[in-house]
Amino acid sequence: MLLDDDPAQSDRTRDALTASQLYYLQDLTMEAIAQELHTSRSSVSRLLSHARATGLVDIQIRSPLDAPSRLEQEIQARYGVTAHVVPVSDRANDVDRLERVALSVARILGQYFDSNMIMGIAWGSTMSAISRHITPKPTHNSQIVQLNGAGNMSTTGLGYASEILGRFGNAFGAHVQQFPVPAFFDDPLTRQALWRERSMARLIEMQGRMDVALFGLGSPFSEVPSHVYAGGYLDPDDFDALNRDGVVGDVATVFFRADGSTGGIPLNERGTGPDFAVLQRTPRRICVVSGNSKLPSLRGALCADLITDLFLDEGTARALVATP
Amino acid sequence: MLLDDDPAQSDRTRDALTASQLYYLQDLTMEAIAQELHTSRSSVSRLLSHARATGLVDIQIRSPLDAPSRLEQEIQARYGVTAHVVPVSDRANDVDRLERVALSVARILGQYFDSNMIMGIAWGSTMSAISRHITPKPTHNSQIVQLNGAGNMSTTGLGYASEILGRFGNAFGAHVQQFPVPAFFDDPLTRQALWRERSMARLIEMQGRMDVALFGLGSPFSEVPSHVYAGGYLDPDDFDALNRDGVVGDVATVFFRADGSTGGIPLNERGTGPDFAVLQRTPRRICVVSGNSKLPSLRGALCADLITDLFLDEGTARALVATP
DNA sequence: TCACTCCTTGCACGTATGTGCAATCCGACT
DNA sequence: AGTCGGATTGCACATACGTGCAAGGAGTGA
Repeated sequence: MLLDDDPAQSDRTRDALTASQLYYLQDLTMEAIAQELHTSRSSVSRLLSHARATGLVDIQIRSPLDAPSRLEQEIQARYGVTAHVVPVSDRANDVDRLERVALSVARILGQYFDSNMIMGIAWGSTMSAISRHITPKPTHNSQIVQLNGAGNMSTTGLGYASEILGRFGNAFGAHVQQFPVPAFFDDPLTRQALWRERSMARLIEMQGRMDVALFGLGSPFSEVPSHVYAGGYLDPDDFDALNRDGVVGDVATVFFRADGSTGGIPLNERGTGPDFAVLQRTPRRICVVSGNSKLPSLRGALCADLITDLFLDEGTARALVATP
Repeated sequence: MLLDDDPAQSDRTRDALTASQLYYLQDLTMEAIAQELHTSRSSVSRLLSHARATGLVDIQIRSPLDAPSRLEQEIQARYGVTAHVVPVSDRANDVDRLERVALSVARILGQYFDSNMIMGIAWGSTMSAISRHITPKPTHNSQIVQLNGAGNMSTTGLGYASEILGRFGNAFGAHVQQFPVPAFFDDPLTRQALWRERSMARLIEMQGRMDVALFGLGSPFSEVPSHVYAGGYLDPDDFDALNRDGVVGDVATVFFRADGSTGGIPLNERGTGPDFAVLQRTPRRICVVSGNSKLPSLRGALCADLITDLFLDEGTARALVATP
């Protein structure tokens, strides 16, 4: 839980609050604050870090009412999505890009999620990176729901995915709905059967009611394969099949082609991600992408109308608009 | 005007935006940002200052949903106003207190004012201090309206007060309505006559529609007399009269007694401030107080139900609740 | 074109801030 | 009571940051 029920923490929080007011609203130096609080300057430094990390201090950047960058305008015009281009040095490698885009998203995610909302989230390296940096924001009666199963041949998936889920839930004080199924069933019939279970039906119903969906993109045939493709969720036969079917990527382990279509891809019959129709009904659909290698996948996702808000690094944004 | 229409400024703003994202969202050092922006570290430092000063970067402090301090709760319970206690060292003098409370208010004022609103503001040392530090916030179609005249025997008041007004208007990109009359007429009839003028009527009508009122408190009989009492607006006879009438303070040059009453105070017939009934109809009435010497005045203003939101320094807050 | 002014830049310096480390405090369990 | 582990503190150092100053640049008017 996020709230400090611990009375010992309460003092710390109160001090952090005071320190923040003195530092950010009155421009005192940490030295001066230390005196007022009867502690050492370094403790004040730590208090302030704590205040920022817990979301007590909230730093927002507001583009002067409009003035989206040329790139953002261009993307808006061509694809009808609100783009947020994250400035990243051109010579940063893909890992850095991912990390920096994720960090930026983590810091402003609170602007999209509030009390009484349901947020669906996928899992994967992008989501993992985001989860590690979210600035907390207290909410009431809100829920985080997992979009797709995460088990594979070797584990039930309750480690990796639930760690991500947990961090989101924790940061927002939200209730977490896990999805304790494998990413792919061996037999489509198992899925059909399980989906009729009331516990599963309830969860899927909840996915249908979500207010925000947050996801990265998978891209099977790129140099940097995403988690799904490296984690033992698929075997070589599956891969070949995807290739034959013309798949360019996936969202929450639902595969799609360059034109955004998902029909006739057998693997989807065994997968556990939400039907794209469900996503399309979600009011806000936030996609986080970094690295040129995900471009084909991104194009497909845009065709499929999966995205309302797109976060991507500058290089990828440029590449996206560089084609006719 | 606040908006950068100047295309030269546009570059600077864009850079400031990028720098802010890199600094506040991605935790890069200024050194690193300097490299990405092909400039020097010190320029980045200046860019970031600029970004904060222009409200491009907005730092908010959110009390964890509730957890108002004991003092704030106590004041809320006893007087029914939302209190915001500004932490200030106990051994700060009155000037420092005023400055620090004003700074705090200036930084968060934007949370109370938005597009399409009308804000009425008084003038005086408190308002002046606030005006010098407001963090800008762009708004549309909003208005700042002066609550009371500011002329006196020696000047028309278009210097001091309009400077304050101007800074508010500038910070919010709001249209400014000045009130070009003296603080007090010599003859009540002059006021009556002038109030019938259409230009004045329009202004007074606008005061009646304001969404926010912002004011400090005057306290005639304290060690630190406020601007009204030191600036040559009143002569010794007036002072004696106020004393006899049991006046403890004023809001926008409208005087009141300890019980909040204003009736039967002759000077009010000649003054130009808004009738308290007008203030009481205003949805949000923000009062800024600092220094124990204003306590009697504050008590009166509370009795008069002039305040919905009260900002005051810690020491004054303690003194306020220290009485039965 | 030149001279003048105002604004911006980078440098250099001093101050302010972040953080590894050892000492200390605190609570818990034996 | 004793002792153990984890968290918190202050110190000291390294780094990051803000700012006066002089140099450079852009614009203006003669």
